[in-house]
Amino acid sequence: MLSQAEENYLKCIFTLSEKTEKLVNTNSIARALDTSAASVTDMLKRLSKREYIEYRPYKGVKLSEQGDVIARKLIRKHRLWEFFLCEKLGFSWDEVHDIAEQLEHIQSDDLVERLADFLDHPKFDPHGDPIPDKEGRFSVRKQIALVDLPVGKKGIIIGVREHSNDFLKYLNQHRLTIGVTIKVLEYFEYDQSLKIRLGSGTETVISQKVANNIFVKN
Amino acid sequence: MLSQAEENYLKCIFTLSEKTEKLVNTNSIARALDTSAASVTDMLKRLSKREYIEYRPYKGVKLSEQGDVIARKLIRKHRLWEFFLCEKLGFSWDEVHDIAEQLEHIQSDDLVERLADFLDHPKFDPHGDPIPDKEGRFSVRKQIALVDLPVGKKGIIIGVREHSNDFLKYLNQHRLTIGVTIKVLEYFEYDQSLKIRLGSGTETVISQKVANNIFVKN
DNA sequence: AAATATTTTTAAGCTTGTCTAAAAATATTG
DNA sequence: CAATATTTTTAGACAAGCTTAAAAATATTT
Repeated sequence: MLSQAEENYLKCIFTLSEKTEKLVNTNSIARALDTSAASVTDMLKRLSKREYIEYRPYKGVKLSEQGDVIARKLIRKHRLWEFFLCEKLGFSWDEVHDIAEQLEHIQSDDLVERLADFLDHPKFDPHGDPIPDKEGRFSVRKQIALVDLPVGKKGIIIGVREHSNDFLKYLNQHRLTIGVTIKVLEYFEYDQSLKIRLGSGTETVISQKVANNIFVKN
Repeated sequence: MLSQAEENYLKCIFTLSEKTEKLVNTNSIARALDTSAASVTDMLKRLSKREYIEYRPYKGVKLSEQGDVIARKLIRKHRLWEFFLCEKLGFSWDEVHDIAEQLEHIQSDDLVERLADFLDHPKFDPHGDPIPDKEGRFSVRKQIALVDLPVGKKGIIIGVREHSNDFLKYLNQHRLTIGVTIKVLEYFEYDQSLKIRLGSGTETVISQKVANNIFVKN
């Protein structure tokens, strides 16, 4: 059995290696988990001895097959709970992360599957991130950043790239939530900002930064 | 913030002092938490320093006002989650304890209240134990042990005295679950066993031990 | 009330997970 | 390619929570 700390390391390594494809280095883990590099090295040695990871000192680390399975389960649990919190308990998407971070450590395979049943096996969480199925497989779907949607075209918000609280709150305030239709009205060369119209008819201007962090489908 | 271990101690002291009314002693805590008396003393000193309990060495311990509030919250959370697991996810009452034991440590006041809302503020958990309200107050109701129900009388199962896995499984197997109507048909002086008829029409004989651990209302 | 038994506490030590400071390895740059 | 900078690891220390063994306090018996 893994401790919560150990589970957090595995999940962290999974998400970091998703982005880079290469070995994950000590410092990036330390940064992500807000801890010291020394603590990370310590933990990597322990996880390596128990064969959850493949660790090469000074080089970096990646998950073993065993570790990968565990990480995917954790992500499955996290995102299922997020879905539950939003859909059933009425939380907004910027409130659920910290609670799901705790709930993902609850140990019971039966619970996860019953929860998934209860929720009708959702494929995506409230942020539009895919929920791995029982076997750890992620759904994929065509999505483009809003910033790449041509002027005049319409799209529907289906996810976000950033998950920071500040960004999610910003989106909430501007009613830029999952499922909302957006039409790009104008592109301002000067600062790369976009004028958009929402399904509700509201028009706003959003910065390039924001547009880059929103995923839409046509 | 309290650790899970600290929370477990407070809950344990609460339930033990419920029964005895007097100071709770070290050994009984050790027995209940399946740990050593030395560990308990250790923890009592720490909890005392932080004023969650009133601890008199060699004499015993009781919860402070602060500790009492926390213990009641934990019990509230535990029983709400048990209710959720049975009512919404379809677990049977003998499967939920261990999972609820984990879920009770999730930290979020908002979550508890939303969960209670979602479940329609149940007053009793799947074992018939009262769920404290937001202010920590327990509902009380008239209940008698099945063993005290006179021959010829009917009662409805509303709770259990024992919570062991074995007992709950026994009850499940005999369809002796919450809400079931029971009529006492015969009392056998010899071994104090009871012949009963369930609402479904089934007739069985149950031991005195079992009858003593089932609560009914008339 | 003295002897014995039980309960509780203290002492010393272990693991987990963290920290800081220093040393070692690797990368970058002039 | 040697000097410098960065990254990583090692070393030593600490708190929490547990263990066992021994000492101290309290309870029970005779």
